[in-house]
Amino acid sequence: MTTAPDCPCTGCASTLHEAILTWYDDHARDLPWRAPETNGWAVLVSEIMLQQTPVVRVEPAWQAWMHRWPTPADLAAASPAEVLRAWDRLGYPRRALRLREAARTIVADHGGAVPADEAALRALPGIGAYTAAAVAAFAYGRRTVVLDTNVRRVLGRLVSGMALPPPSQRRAENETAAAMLPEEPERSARWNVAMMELGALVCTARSPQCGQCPVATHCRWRAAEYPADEFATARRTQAWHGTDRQARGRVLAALRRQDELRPDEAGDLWPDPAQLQRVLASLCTDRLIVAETDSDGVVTGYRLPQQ
DNA sequence: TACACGTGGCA
DNA sequence: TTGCCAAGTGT
Repeated sequence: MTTAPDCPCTGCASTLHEAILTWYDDHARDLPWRAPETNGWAVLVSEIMLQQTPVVRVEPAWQAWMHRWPTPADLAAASPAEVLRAWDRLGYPRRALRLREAARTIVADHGGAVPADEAALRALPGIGAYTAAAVAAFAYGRRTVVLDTNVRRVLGRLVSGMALPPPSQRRAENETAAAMLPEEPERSARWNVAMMELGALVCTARSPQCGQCPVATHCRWRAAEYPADEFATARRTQAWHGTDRQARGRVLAALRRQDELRPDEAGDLWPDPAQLQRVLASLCTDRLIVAETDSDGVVTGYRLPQQ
């Protein structure tokens, strides 16, 4: 259970703000989507790419993407096949299709400009609560709660004294974050990115660098001598080897390399024919691939969608 | 509310 | 080698 800060007085909040914002000024990474001349599209592309994918893998992909499709209209004009190939191995390729669909909606409904309003952002495909808040805050300086896995972990430790936050987000976490958000919009946006950066660089999941933390003396987890993760058993991840996800990835990887995949070639990709058929069908359902058929309706091959 | 959804690096 | 983790979203 998340609790309120020990001392919710303005003096304590101000101390935390100053410590973390100063730390951010001195230690923030020089990421291209944070440049002063950034814009809604640059931030949106970065946020979609960063969903479950580490910064080190996103940065070069983001550079190439922004060079090729510098505006939503540019991406809206691209084919799904082009977009999926450019997405390369960032993972979760449905994000690439959703980003393209979002770009098409931005062109059709918003005059080609990424909206600043959170509700309008939320209405776009692939944009949920986190991404809408992040774009509104980081691209447009809006005052809103940005609660990602980094911020949840920092607040969980600092305020609630737990090693890691609950597996699923709780309402109380949002309330805690809202209570700590600076009043002034520009400052609140910097606070959000500073908390994320602190979680990414210092207050990390595996081996937190408490010696480098600007608010270590305020940390309840540290004060409680680092109690273990109480949700560890509920956090077990799905096995990877032999899963549909692995098979889907193998099919997509083949189709990024070659234009067409014949059924016999697909069969060489995966040992279990029934599972392969299920996976091919699910990829078609997800519009990640399309099946080509002859005049008798027999599948002759698979391709990335050309439109 | 759980679960599905890619990929690669690290301990 | 195996499990965990990385700026989540959709169903």
